[in-house]
Amino acid sequence: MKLVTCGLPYANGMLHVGHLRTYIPADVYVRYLRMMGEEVVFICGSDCHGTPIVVNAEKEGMKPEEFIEKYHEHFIRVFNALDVKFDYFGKTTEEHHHERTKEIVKRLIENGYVYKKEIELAYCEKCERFLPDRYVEGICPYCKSPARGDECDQGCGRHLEPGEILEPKCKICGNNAVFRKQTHYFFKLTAFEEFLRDYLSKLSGTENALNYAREWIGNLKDWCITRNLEWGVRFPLDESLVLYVWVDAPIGYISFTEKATKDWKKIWLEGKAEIIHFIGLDIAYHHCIFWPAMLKGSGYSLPSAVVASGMVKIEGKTFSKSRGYVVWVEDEYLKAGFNPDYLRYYIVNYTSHDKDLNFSWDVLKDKVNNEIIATLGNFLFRILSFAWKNFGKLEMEVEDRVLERIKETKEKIVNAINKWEFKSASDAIMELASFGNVYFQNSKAWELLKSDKKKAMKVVANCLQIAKALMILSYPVMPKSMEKVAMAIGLKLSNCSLQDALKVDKEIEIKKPELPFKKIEDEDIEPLKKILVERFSGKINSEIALEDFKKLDLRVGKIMSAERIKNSKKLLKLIVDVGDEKRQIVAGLAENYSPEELIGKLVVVLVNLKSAKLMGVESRGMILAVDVAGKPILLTPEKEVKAGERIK
RNA sequence: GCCGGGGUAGCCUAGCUGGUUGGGGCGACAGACUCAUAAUCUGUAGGUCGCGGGUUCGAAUCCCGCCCCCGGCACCA
Repeated sequence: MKLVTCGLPYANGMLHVGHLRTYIPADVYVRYLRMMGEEVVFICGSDCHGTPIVVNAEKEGMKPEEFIEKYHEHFIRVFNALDVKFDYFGKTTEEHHHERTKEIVKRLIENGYVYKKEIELAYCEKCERFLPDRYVEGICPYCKSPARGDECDQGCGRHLEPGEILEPKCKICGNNAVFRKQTHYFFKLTAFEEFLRDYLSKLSGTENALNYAREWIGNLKDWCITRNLEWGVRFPLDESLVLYVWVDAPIGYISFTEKATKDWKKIWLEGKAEIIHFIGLDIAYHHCIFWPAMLKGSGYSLPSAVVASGMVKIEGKTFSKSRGYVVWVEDEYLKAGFNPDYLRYYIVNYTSHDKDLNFSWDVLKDKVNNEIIATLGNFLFRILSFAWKNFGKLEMEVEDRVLERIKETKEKIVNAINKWEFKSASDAIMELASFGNVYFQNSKAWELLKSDKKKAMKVVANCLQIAKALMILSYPVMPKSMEKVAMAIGLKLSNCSLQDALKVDKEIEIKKPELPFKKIEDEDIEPLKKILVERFSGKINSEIALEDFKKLDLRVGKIMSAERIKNSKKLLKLIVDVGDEKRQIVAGLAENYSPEELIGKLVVVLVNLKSAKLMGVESRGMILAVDVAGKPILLTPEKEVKAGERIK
């Protein structure tokens, strides 16, 4: 039995192409294993705890529960659309996950791997909370440049211990923070050095992950595993603290397995299964060092392999959300209507799993049109239509050399998959398709048809066997498309094993084949390329549909009252008549308008904007204005109209 | 700085326990064919294998020095 997991996506943002570098190969791997006769459990889930989620939820005026739900549902939607099929896709907010986490932490405590220590933490008196290091800004005590709480990121690059930073400020509200002593709890990672050294020498997986882990091992530090937060798994020894996300997130692998299979104990307690983690290289440390130590310390089974994917680049540029080098899976790829199998093939075939992958729309088009369609799709379609038009039903007599060629391909794939070399596996498929094309071309079956129909049928039978093998062998990479093509020969791929590629039927009846793939045209990718260019240059010029515009409830509003908000230079609290009701809206108008001159003015209001709190004052809606050199200029109707009039 | 990975034709890449003329794919060019989504098939051009030195009968492949690119150097989710 094998358990395959994928790094949990953090429920703090949409999925982009970079994420898929882990999930798609893992899904392909699982599908191949199953077709090789392995029993596999495949799980994943949303990582829902941690400070950024709390902070971002607050920013959007949402509860963390609602906030993560939005992304959790998005993950499920996208994985379904891409045919990444987990046996269970959970959430770390689930009750039983909290229970499992506490149970493991209790075991660590019982076994003496957790100790307490008083440390000094930045505390914001205004926000009334302790600030995680990342939310503190100040001055580096060594080089005096501006720095983050944990690291002098702009100056000398030194790691800063809690309490070292000078002039600490809260990054959330901007006020000065103070240091307060507090007791926190640490995991004794240093106690596992010998164990880890030995473990890592046996751990299997990709070299990139293992190399990193081996480098870090001489340099272990104990981890602070508690945080000052309300959101997360309660720490059993002190209910006012919550566990650090990296404690509970990997435990999701266990708790989700519990949901996926009754055999979970065999996997996680009895060591009767291989545990294979697919991750991005950025979390290799957690999976090769921290996680095995936690498992060892609490008596659970250890992972047998860590498979780390390389980085993703976008149009040759280092991936960066803030700089705009990102491609969103749902809003861009899927919405454009591309076959999900194209992306699956691209990610699996572009380069070795542990090397950098460049995502480019032009390359996508080339690979799809030249490889998937011209080589594979074309062979399948030309054979199926030829067989259907000229024979309808075929007696299957297949030459040994053809079967031999299929067998070679199959073995190549099995070997490659066992080494996580997805590119070699998918290359082998294309080579077989190419072999098919050459064979058919040289046989000149269309001429034989006139001179020797029997011989022609033998040729077609050989090709049909190759076609069938191609469908079976490429099913894990392109499930949707292959299922569609396979209908022409009545083949149910979900029941097939790889071995079936060599099975010769007595006869095959052909139904009218459908084109398996649609080409990608320049027009299809131009808008998407443009989005990237614009995003990189900072413009928001992408076209939206009319429906998108219609989602905006824009109305004329009449300002009934206006007053300044205390301690704010810009903000005014307005009561605005929007027709059916009078609303309180906070607007940043004070620098250009006095409250008095605003009363009675007609303005443009976005009515259905999610409510938010600004300076502690609730705001339901937004007043539209032009921004000229940082100062607002109001928009107002050219003729007198009633308040509440809809803007179209 | 330290550590890891890499630098092979316009682009991507195999080879790297040394040995016949450095493979493959895309693109380019020429031809063939028509069953097929102008798809396919055949052929051609294109390389100082990052730079310099060394070992050897012989090095992309081993050793030394140098240059360049990418990533990591941890509690960041």
